[in-house]
Amino acid sequence: MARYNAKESETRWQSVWSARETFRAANESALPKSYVLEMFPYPSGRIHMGHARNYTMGDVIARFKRAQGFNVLHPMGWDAFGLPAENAAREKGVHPREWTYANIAAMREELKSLGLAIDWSREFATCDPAYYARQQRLFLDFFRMGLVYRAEADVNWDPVDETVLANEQVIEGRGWRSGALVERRKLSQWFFKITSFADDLLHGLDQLERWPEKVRLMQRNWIGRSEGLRFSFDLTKAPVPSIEVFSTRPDTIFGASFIALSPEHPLTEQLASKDPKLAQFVAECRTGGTAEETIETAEKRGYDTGIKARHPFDANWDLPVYVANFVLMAYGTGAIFGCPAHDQRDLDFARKYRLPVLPVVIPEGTDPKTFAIGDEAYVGPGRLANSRFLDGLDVESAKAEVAKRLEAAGKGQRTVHYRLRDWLVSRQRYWGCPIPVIHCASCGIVPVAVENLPVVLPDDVRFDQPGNPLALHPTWKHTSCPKCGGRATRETDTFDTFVDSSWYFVRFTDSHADDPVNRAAAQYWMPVDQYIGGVEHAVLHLLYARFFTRAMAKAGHLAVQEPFAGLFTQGMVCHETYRAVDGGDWLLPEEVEKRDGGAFQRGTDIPVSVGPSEKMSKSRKNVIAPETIIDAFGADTIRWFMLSDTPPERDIEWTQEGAEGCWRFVQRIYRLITETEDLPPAGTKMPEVTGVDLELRRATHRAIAAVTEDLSALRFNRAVAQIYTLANALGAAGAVSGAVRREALETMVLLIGPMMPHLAETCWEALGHKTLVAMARWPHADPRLVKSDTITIGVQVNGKLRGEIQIPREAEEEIVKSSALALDSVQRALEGKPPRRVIVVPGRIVNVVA
RNA sequence: GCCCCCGUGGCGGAAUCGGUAGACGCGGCAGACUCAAAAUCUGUUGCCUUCACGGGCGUGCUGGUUCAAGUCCGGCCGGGGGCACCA
Repeated sequence: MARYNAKESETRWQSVWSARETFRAANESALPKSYVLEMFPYPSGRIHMGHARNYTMGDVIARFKRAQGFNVLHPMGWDAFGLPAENAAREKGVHPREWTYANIAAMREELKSLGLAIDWSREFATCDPAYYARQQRLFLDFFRMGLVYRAEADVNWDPVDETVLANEQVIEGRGWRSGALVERRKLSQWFFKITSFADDLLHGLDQLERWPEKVRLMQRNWIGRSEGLRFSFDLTKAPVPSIEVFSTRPDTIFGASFIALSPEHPLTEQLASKDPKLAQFVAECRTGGTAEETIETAEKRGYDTGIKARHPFDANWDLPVYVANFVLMAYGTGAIFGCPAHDQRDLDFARKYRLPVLPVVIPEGTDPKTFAIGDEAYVGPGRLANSRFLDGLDVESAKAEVAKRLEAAGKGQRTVHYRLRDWLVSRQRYWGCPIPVIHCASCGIVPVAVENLPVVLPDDVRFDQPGNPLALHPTWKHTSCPKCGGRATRETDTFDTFVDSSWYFVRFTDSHADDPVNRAAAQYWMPVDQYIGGVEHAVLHLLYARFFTRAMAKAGHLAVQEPFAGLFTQGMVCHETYRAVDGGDWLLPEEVEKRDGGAFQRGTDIPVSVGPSEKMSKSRKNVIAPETIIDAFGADTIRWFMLSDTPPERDIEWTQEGAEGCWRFVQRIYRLITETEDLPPAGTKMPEVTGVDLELRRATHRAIAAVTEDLSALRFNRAVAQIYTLANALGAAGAVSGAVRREALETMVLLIGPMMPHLAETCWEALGHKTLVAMARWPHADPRLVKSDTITIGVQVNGKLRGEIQIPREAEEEIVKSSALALDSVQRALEGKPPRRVIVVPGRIVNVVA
């Protein structure tokens, strides 16, 4: 019996697709378009199982869409700037450029061996000068539009990677790449004004119906819109006349018992310059920084400045002004009024410094006289009390009343605040896109002239000393000012690599265009119809890309506001972990052998302790290289595994047994096709059929309908199950006519086409076709064959299943009722009593109520 | 602490609208083929009970709505994720 030779078949079809440019996408077509994209990879050198899963899913969609008659764009490129290249340069002495392009070459071959339906003619790497030159052009546009600025700010400094980070890149106080505790530093840095789109980015989420709700929620929380009132307190014994605060609870103004300033507040700094004790307090607050332990202990501390603030509604009511460690300069105005009864932090603070705690919002149905605050602030709804003109109002009305009065008095203004901060984009690293500006002593910051772009990275840099290699380069930064012609220096910071990935999907629409964007091509392809990637980018890449798209639209490059109409976030690939003994060294899966219900080190009797399934990682050694699976079983097996069993959004566990099962199915399909004798030639007309023929035809068309529906909804695991069901039906079918068997087999091949494309081509050829499955149209389900004429429905007595009946699909209710009641099991359950009621749900169930 | 999601056989999971729970796969068991093994094929596989027919139980726990609940509602328990002094 001939076995399917995956290796030979896969190499062969890959070269056929390549030679015929099967997957090359045209930028104009009479067909409807579909842009399918997976998040492009960082060229680490090797593809891992996560890549295999991600790109398989995208490939299935791309091939499915193509079969359904869409003009499909499915490109690939490389997110190629970034620190690993510099680290490799330091460790191995290889230039980041060489290292990166060698990795790209290796990974390209591995990706190609997966048989992806990609238009490789559009490939580029973000470190290609041709790409980053256009990015610099976009920067100049943004600069002109006022979307870029340079400012001194408290920023996150990663001491290991020796660069600053954006807020989104600090996870639990640590750098997203290095894992190092982030320090706060005051530095002059470049920012993109993402906050000017805050409201738009927030509201745009409502329209993204094909995004996971989870991601939209994470972005909503990250943008963090809150409505409140900004108003001022007059000060006495102070160097400034008043202090402005922001509050979302102005209704609690009569419960105020103190004012608190951030340690970084300008007034604090002014006071500290004359008050050494305060200066020391501020210094103590600063040392804590964002370090983990400080946040966890989170003790509220304050310093009484001696200044008094006058209550805005009572000239005789003075509040103490503190500097407090829990007030953030970066949010609101950097100053608050504290209302201990209705804010937990304020309450902790007030208890410590023995400040009054006066409840002013009383829960409905509670007596204001007996309502007291213990250790917990009351933050729920209720009616105002102890609040003069606000007494009796609900919280919302009271907020409005306070706002109205303070606005009328010219002391306050309703405002909206966002948690979102501007995107810090400068990095003190070499291997990134140079920021195209020049610093001139007399003209200040001057953008590089368009005709002088690109600002190209120098090749001759040294990595044998700490710091930014660009800044340390002896000559590169020296240039002349475009404005005055005098001596000037180049900016030595480069862009955050998230800038590179914020518009690559637009560049794919015409990756050879002279302008950053070929408007016509972008107009045709954008937005991406289906984007696929990891959920870890929910508030990083996916937020930045939404901002960039808006900024590019504003600059006239694009007509769309949202880059990704559909988003899918796939789960991770996991594997069991192995250790030599409990707590011992980690072992690679290939070092472990399973037999007799136990696990042992390969070739020995030394037992291995098996740990839980975790995300594949080098540190746990629980990795399987896709390459080894492709070598052993072929790409179709790994693809089939990635689509089977586990829903795509969940984590999938890689198992050897599962992979072998997939391989067996590949062989089974091949046998089903090649061991069938006496098939009529392709294109034979289907006769009218009955009996077993009709049953197989029904199974075939039910499979078409089900797989079509499941693939459309990205339910790959269910589509896989439907194909198994069809294979089972084919295997079980007895003496069916040749035409019927051919239809079933051809359908099977077309249905697996997007998932196991090489096997499909081989089978298609074996069935006598001269065409490619990759070019074939998706099969059409005949609705008359999808639904059968007779159906089986359950019969319940008092909600308990007692039997089932077979009835014509369109049977009259009375007939259904009587055949249900005629069942022995029903009569037994009724114990001779007449039924009180019989509920017939057509096509579903009969329930007899006794 | 706040917000969100998820709990179904030995395992991954299916059940789209409240209507026959466990499709499909993995694993297990039994058999066929074989000198034997691999491969392949067939049957079987939620739990308890029964010689059998059958009966009982069953979707984390608990209460409710309904003719009918894995699905809807309330309370709890467990797991995962996001944010974390955001005023």
